[in-house]
Amino acid sequence: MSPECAGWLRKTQYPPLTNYIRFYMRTSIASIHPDTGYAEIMGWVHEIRDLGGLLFLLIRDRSGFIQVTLPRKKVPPAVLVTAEGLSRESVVCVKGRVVAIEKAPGGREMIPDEIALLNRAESPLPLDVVEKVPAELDTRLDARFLDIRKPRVTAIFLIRSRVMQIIGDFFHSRGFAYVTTPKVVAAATEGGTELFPIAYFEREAFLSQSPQLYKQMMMAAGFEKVFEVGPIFRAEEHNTTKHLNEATSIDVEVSFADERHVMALLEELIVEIYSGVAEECAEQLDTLKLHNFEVPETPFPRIPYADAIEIASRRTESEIAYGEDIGTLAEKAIGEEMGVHYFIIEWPTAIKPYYAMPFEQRPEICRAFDLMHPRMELASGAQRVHLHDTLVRQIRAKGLNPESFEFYLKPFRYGMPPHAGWGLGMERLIMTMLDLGNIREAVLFPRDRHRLVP
RNA sequence: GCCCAGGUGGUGUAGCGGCCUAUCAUGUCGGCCUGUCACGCCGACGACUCGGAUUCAAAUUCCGACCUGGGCGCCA
Repeated sequence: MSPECAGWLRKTQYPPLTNYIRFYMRTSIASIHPDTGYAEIMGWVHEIRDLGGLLFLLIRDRSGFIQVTLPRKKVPPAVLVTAEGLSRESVVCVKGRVVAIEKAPGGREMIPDEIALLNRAESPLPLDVVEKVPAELDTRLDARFLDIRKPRVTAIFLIRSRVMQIIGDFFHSRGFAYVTTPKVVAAATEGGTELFPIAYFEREAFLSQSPQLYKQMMMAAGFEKVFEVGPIFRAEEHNTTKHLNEATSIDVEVSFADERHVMALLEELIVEIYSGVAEECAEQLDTLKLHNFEVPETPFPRIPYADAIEIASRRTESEIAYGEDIGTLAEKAIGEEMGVHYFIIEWPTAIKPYYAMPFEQRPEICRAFDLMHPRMELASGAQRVHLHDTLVRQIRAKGLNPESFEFYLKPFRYGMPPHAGWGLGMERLIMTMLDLGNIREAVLFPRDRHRLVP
């Protein structure tokens, strides 16, 4: 064992700073090439193949795999003893010579001088990281930390991380301010959806279902362009592959803009995300076997609600009345017809929230829109009502009491600019982009109707 | 919330009244093997969600509970 390994193996003391840096500066497995010469790697034992005279260890870190080969007669006895005692998924440090060899994965392998067992993994494992036997989602989520070690799952979250970065860059480069708004709130923002009640000292409070009211308040605050990426909580008891009780919402609000402006912004963002992922996450897309990853083309088709239900009625062979919400089956039918991302526009005012701005000439429809992927809804937005009295009228029209919205209404009396915005579901975006079958695949630790742990 | 389908070794499954001291794969342990890459071969280990009922006999049928998956509803 090298002094470095020995140093930080002693759990009771921190290693000297130089070794600490060395730890983080270790050679990542993916960066090891046939001509690397000598390397020190840290990782997990992915597989062990014992051929008798030859022992192969497949070592994995987040970046990839390398084969460590031990010719039994040639390696130091101490190294052999350590290698023979390893269990799958144990954490090891391996130092050794890098050899170019055609037969090995990646055209190189390591012949070890030293192997240090940093932490032994118990067996049996609750989950097969190698995936010789597939595990059900429920089993996988119970042992999520192991599940995430699978290259396929790692790839999803490395892409998600990159998408977060792309979103930040996109908005900052366009003059948006990144805001964070409270997730503990006093009341429902818009009624309708179920809220999670929590105890807030001696009062009752709720987990926020949407930053809607706060980002509008930032328009009143003169911020003009804001975005937020944050959690939203919905207490609905749904049980589907596309709903979560805790989700991540990408929220945007822009002053002096109407719905057309923010729709253009939204489709631009979608394209930026797809093309960024295509360019910068080629390796992860390859791991996910997404060889035909396509960047959507703009502009996305815009179809009025009236046309959408007509398509749905025709394709599902069942009459959908004007003014009905678009159900799951209708949504699928329209998606099949469209085949690409599209917007549904000109929604009936009656089925959109009170803050959606009705058209002046035809107040029965409003300036709201949904962004759809062929599989499901991704985002919804609108030009908002910025006029106090219209807003009060619309709140009443929904059967709600304006008095209970006083904290929301107040900013509208002191110079609220016209504005528009939208909210985009991060998990649905990832799910549809990466063709995942279940939205839980797009969250590290999903919260659904039944799952609160881990 | 409604409807449907399920709960069998660590994991994924077969079996669906007696042929079950329960199949197969993977895993784990032991043995053999110098180029594996789903390594191979030999041997062993390891399971019927819980409670009640029917029956000579229950993994298998019935009832209840708990848990899970899926569809729908609901849902900016």
